[in-house]
Amino acid sequence: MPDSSRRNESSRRAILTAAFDLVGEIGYAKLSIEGIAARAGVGKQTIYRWWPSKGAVLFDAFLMMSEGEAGELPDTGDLEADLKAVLRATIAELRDERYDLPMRALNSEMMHDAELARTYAERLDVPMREMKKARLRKAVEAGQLSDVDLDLAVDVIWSPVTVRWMNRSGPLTEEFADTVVETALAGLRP
Amino acid sequence: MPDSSRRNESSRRAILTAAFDLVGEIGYAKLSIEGIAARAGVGKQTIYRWWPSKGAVLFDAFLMMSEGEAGELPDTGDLEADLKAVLRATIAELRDERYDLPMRALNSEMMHDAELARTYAERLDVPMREMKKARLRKAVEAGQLSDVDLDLAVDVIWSPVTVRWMNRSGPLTEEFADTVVETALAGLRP
Amino acid sequence: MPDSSRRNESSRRAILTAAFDLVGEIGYAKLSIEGIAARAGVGKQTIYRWWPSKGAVLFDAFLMMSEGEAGELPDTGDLEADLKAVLRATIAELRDERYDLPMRALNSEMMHDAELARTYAERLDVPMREMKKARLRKAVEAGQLSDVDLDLAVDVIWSPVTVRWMNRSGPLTEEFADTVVETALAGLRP
Amino acid sequence: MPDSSRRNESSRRAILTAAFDLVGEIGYAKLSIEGIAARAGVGKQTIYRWWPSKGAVLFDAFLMMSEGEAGELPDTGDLEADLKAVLRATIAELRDERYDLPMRALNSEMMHDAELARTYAERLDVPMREMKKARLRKAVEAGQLSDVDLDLAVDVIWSPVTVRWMNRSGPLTEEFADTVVETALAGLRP
DNA sequence: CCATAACCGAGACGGTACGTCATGTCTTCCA
DNA sequence: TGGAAGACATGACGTACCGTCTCGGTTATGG
Repeated sequence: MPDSSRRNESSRRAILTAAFDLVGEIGYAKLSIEGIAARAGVGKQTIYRWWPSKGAVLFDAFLMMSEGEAGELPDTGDLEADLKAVLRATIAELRDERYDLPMRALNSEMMHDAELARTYAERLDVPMREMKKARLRKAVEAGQLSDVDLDLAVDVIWSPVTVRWMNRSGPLTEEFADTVVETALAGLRP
Repeated sequence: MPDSSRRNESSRRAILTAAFDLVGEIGYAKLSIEGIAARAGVGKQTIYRWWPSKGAVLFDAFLMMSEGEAGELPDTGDLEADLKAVLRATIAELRDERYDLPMRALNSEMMHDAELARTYAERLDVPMREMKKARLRKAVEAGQLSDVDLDLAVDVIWSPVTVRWMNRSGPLTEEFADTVVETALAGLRP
Repeated sequence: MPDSSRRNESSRRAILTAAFDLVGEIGYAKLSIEGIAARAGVGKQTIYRWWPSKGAVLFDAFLMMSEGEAGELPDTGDLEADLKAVLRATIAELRDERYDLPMRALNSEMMHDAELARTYAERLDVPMREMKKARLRKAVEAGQLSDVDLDLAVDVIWSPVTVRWMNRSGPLTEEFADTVVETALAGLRP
Repeated sequence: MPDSSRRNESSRRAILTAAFDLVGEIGYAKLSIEGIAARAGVGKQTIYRWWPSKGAVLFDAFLMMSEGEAGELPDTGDLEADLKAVLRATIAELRDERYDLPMRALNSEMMHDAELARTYAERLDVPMREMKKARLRKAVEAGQLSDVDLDLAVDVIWSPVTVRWMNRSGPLTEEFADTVVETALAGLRP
């Protein structure tokens, strides 16, 4: 097993940057370890030494890119407005090619790689979800939300956007974001 | 371009069956055109002649397998109970390895292949969605549902399960199905 | 197993020519299958499909180059003069870089590859040896040579040159050729 | 350049022993510097510091193994018998796998590495050849041998065995040794 | 009698080549 | 002519070594 204290940090960064950029440029299907190594000016073995799979490289690339990204969700006191703002921002990001392609690549890979999915959940999904739950918890305390399971609440609010993005099953508009929030909060019953 | 009237139907079926079975056995990553051809006892060219991509083969395999599957959703008059039954059935299917792996393969492929996603939407998603909307429309007519956009309603009810399946972000239990239906119908507000 | 009736003859020739030329240019140590394939404008698999080893390619390259080369050794009636002429010609060839390097490569490979050595013996050495023996046989019939085992006679006459070439254990001059022939014929005893 | 006074003798011996043993076990083709270093429990750099090439290591391994081996060839007064005994011993050694493989490796390497061949000639071949010439010289003095160039005599006597070993062009039997000696001494002419 | 310079083990690094596998195209031969 | 068979050029796979390099640690003088 490799001795990580001897690891060359600049190679690591070059690999992750190359991977992220290449996925955006040529797409996941054409992404190859050889391509990443060549672009990063690195031997293939240096990739194989430190990552078990292409997906793992991509995941670390994501981690690096989103490093120190978020802190917490906005809280203006108006829950509905805050959620709409966040969902609109998410949609804007998903419509940006620079994020869309790499995210599709990562999600696609997670689809068959359970281990990668687990790591993703732990390192990226859980922190994000905690932020979301924190905002909802404040709403519960303020009496603006019923005392449901917060994980479920997060699922109900964010899933429709995720699915529409993944499957391209409809247009990803800001109106969609707004209506989803309204419906999730109010429910479908009259 | 090939003349489909001369097409050998038994080769077509052998290819689709082989593709579906192989995805279940060895997973999508290791699935190859050569493997499908060998398993189907068919020349590679016969695959390349009739399908533009591996994803397209997989998709047709799906179509064949789900041929004449559904008609309509149950309607006992109790909307909540009916939706719970349907979602529980969906979950049961998603937990069955024989469906899980091929579905993951197809969804993963759709993630980067917009054309495939379009075809999927048209041939599989829209019909399914129409069934769901038909059931909801009856509920609206019965005054059990407010007069929201039915596509949105379908999204809100079915997306949480889809996302949890795709990302393995939590356990896919029947309780989850039930709670999602209850919450979607009632809303999050107190 | 490959079907040799479908074999592409022009690829075969390109590979053998490339192998022979490359060995002369860059030497055996730096000769690689990839290099041969690239130079020949051929896929690596096409080499691996038809030859079991680098040595086998080299050997076939030799066969092609020396195709239809010899018929028989000169016979002027003067055995000693004829043998000297043949050995001098051999030495001239061995001093020519274009033959020296590839021959060294082949001989070196034969050194550890018994199978290759067997093939070489059968296809190149035996025919050559038969030519030599034919000339010696005529000398025996003419009473110019004692009735020894002809294989042994060939060994005694040709080996000293071979060893000196292989091991560079001394200068490969025409004088050497002459003296070897004289000594072999006359013997070492006074 | 390295200071040989500080050289670690035990590492040197471990490397040479490992090299010699490995060549016997896995053959020259699969012999690697990494393998030698690992087997010897030594860093790769320690090999690169002291030897310019794999062949040089192998050569030193030979030197170490054959250290203090010979003194002189037997002299019973009967030249023919003595030469037969020596050649039979040589053949026995060449048929011993423990010597055959490493020797083939070394000879093969010398074939393309002129520098190595020069060193070999100087350090191993010349001493051996001197021993042989010394014995022949005594025979000349005793009037048992004509006054030919002794190097030539050595070539004529020993080369046939060497070539037959290298090229596997025939069986390496004791009869062969005997007949070669008889023929070389007596000559081919009736 | 320590300081300092070397050797040493270990092993990461940028590379090259390996031998295998799959791609998508093309050709041959059969029904 | 559609289809089974499979050779072909291409290119990525993951592995093995190459020869260089840097890292601590350990001798082993020489000031």
